[in-house]
Amino acid sequence: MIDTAALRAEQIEKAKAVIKQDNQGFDEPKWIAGADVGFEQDGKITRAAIAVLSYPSLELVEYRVARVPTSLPYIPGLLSFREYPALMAAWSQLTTVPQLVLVDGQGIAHPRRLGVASHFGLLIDVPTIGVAKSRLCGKYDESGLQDGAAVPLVDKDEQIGWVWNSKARCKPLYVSVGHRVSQESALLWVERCMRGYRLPEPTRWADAIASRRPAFVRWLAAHPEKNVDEG
DNA sequence: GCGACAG
DNA sequence: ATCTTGTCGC
Repeated sequence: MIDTAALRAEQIEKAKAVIKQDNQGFDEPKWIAGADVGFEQDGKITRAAIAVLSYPSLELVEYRVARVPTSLPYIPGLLSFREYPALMAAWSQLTTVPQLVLVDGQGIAHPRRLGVASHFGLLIDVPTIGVAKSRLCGKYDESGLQDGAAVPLVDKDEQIGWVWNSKARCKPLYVSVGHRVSQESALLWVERCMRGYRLPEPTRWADAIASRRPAFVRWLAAHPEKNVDEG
C-alpha cells in the first residue's frame, strides 16, 4: 500500500524549504531548460525528457531522455513523487547545466505548496518555474483573462501563481514559483520564452521530445550528431 | 457529505 | 498521461 498520509506530511515539510525569491546570478541565463514526463508500456515505464535551450535565442542545444520503472500511480496532489525519479535520471545526464528550468506542472500552486516544479527544484537546487496546462487548486477572475494580461491565482487568501492566456483562443497557462524565483520573475521568464505558441519554448520542446513530435524528428534529422536517443 | 482533482 | 480522424475556427 501507499502511505499517502506520509507523502503529504513530507510535502508540508519540504515546502518550508522552497525559496520564493530570485536566485543570485540567473538574471542573464545562458541556458534555460524545459522538463516534461510521459509514460510507456501501459504506464509501467515513466519517461522524462529535458530540453536545454540557449537564451535568448531559444534554440535547442541538448536533450536527454530517461526511462525508469513507474513507482507510484497518479494521485492528484502527489504527482511529484511519481515523476521526480525519471526527471532526476534525465537531469544527471545533462552536459549543459541550465540556470533555469521550466517544468510542465505546478510549482507552489498546489494544496500543500509543493508541486512537481518545486519538488524537483529543491532536489536539483536550481531555479525552477511551474508551467501547468490546467488548474489543480486556487481560484481566479476569469473575466480578467481577456486582453492577454495575467491574473492572480489565489488559494486561501494567498497568491500562489498566475493564470495567463499565453495565446489567443487557447486555454490559459497556470504559472507559479517553483524554487529560487520570485512570483514576478516566474511570469516574466515564461513570457520571455514565448515564440508564438501556447507553451513557452523550453516546455514545448520537452513535450515534443517526450512525444517524438514531427518538429523534434525534423530537428534530429538536421542535427544527427546530437542524437542521444536510447530508443 | 459533496465535488474537484497537475500529469 | 495515453489511445486517435476529422473537423471547426481564425
